[in-house]
Amino acid sequence: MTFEQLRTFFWVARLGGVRRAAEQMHLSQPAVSARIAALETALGAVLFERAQSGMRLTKRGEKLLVYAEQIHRIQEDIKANIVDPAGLEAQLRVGVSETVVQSWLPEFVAGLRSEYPMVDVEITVDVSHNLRDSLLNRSLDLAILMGPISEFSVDNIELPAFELVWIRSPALHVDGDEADILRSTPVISYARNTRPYQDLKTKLLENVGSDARLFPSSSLSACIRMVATGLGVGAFPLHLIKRQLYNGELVAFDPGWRPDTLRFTASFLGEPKSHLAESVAHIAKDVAAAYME
Amino acid sequence: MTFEQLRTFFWVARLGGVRRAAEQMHLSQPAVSARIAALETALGAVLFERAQSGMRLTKRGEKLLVYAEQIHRIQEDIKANIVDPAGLEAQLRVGVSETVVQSWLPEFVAGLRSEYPMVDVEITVDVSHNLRDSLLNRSLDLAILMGPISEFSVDNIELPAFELVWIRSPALHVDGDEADILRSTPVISYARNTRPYQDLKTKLLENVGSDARLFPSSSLSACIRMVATGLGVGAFPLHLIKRQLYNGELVAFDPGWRPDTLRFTASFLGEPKSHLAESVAHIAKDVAAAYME
DNA sequence: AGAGGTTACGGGCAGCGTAAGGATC
DNA sequence: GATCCTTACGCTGCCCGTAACCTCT
Repeated sequence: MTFEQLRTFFWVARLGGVRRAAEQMHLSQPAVSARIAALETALGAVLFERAQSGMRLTKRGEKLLVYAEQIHRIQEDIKANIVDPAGLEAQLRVGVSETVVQSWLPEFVAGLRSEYPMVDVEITVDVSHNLRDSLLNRSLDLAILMGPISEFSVDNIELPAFELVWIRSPALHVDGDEADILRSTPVISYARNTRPYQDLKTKLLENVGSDARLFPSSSLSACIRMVATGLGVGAFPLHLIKRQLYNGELVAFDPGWRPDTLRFTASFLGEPKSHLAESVAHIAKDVAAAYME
Repeated sequence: MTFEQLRTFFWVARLGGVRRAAEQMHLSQPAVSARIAALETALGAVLFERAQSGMRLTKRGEKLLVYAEQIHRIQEDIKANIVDPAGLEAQLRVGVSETVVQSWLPEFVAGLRSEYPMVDVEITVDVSHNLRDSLLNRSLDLAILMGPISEFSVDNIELPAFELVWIRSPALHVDGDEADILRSTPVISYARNTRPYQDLKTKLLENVGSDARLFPSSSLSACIRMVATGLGVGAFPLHLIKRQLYNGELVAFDPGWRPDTLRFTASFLGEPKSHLAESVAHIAKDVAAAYME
């Protein structure tokens, strides 16, 4: 009898079939079958009735399920109370969206490396939508994105939000009302398949009308540089453009409205729970809070 | 983390050293070392302080020990409540003494085979002294012998006792008192390194004096046949010679005293507990009781 | 030197995935 | 035939034992 056999037994019992358990556990179906067979041999007892509709627990199986759950709980306790994430030679696949890359990512990685030197970190940058898919896909352990992810299986830690401000090149010629800039000048924005893009599009239509032109770009720093060179204007996180505002490369303006503040979360799967991911999510929160002052 | 790792951890903690745990678990010392190292890696935590005198638990180790014991208890519960010995393809090495061979062994084996058809049974015949050693040695799983075995690690199930009666050949010429037979005729007995031999020797010296001659033989059936042919007399279990008494091949006599009744037990190791051995011990008890009527 | 534990290395076996094989509706 | 689960089989990787090594008394 092994822990893996018991865990497999648990999923087959809960999902009522080898096939479904195999899918849940990311194993081939014969592998699950073999584990159950091995467990039944080890205990010398038949645990399931094989029906056409799947597997149904026998009386012995019902009793074993209780023990399997007890053992699972103790394992969780061990993971929570004994395991030291700092000592684990784990790998952690972190996905971040570009806003984070351009703001507190370096500090975050530094904090992560100093807290968990043994952990092998792999950073992926993508738009929030893809990060969400990857997380649910289990190809990421932690995603820092515009959240939260509304799935029962995901835990979300809220991070400090980014307030957006309208910026333009100081060289840009302005006639009369600042609100008219948006009519006369293209608006450079986040990539098309992002929440800020959609928000901006809606709000532009509402506040400016169909005259407004929207130029999305997948590179945030490219956006800002384009704004600085006068190719257009845009609304970007204040913290990312502080330097340029200070030294005059960019100037803020106010057309009378703003896109929504960008809300970020650090999100990770709750089942199976990764205490490492959870802890790193809190590092992200602390680092981000410090970055925002 | 595996059950084996936890069990190994438990023994190293309890015995305070890799070497002692390896001995207890019948493993090589590096194997135990490797299991502990693997567990520590899996948990990312140091569980032992390596001192010259052996291994001492760290704080984390102390906490883990509690969980390990809980898991061990649940495993025991599973073994007791779920495992079906009849379904186990186990092997069972049974040692029996010759008195049993000559009495209810066939019925016992038949009962065992019908109750546990999947179990691979191996029968060894030897004197009780050697059976005891083999059991403590773990080269037997169950021993049916003149017991009990007074070791804390052994469980003993008491079996029906064999009453001994004095027998002789009907052809043997008897002068006067039957008690004098023992003075004039050799006494044929169980083998030298057995309890009945020692008992008989003591009692003969006490009741008959140094004139008495004792001829031990390691074959019980040989003893009885020798008595039947008049080579000597002897005290043997009543149940083994009923047939010969009935058809006149042998006759009982009474010198006024008897050797001790032979007390048998079915004995097996309590740690690790084999529910199969325990259950088979009870089969032996039932079969023996039926044999004795 | 001796009693402790760890590292190195070759071999055997357990357990995986792919592919084919029943059974039952 | 569709939908289950099991069997067959080759392969990889883990884990054991032997042997050599390290460290402290």
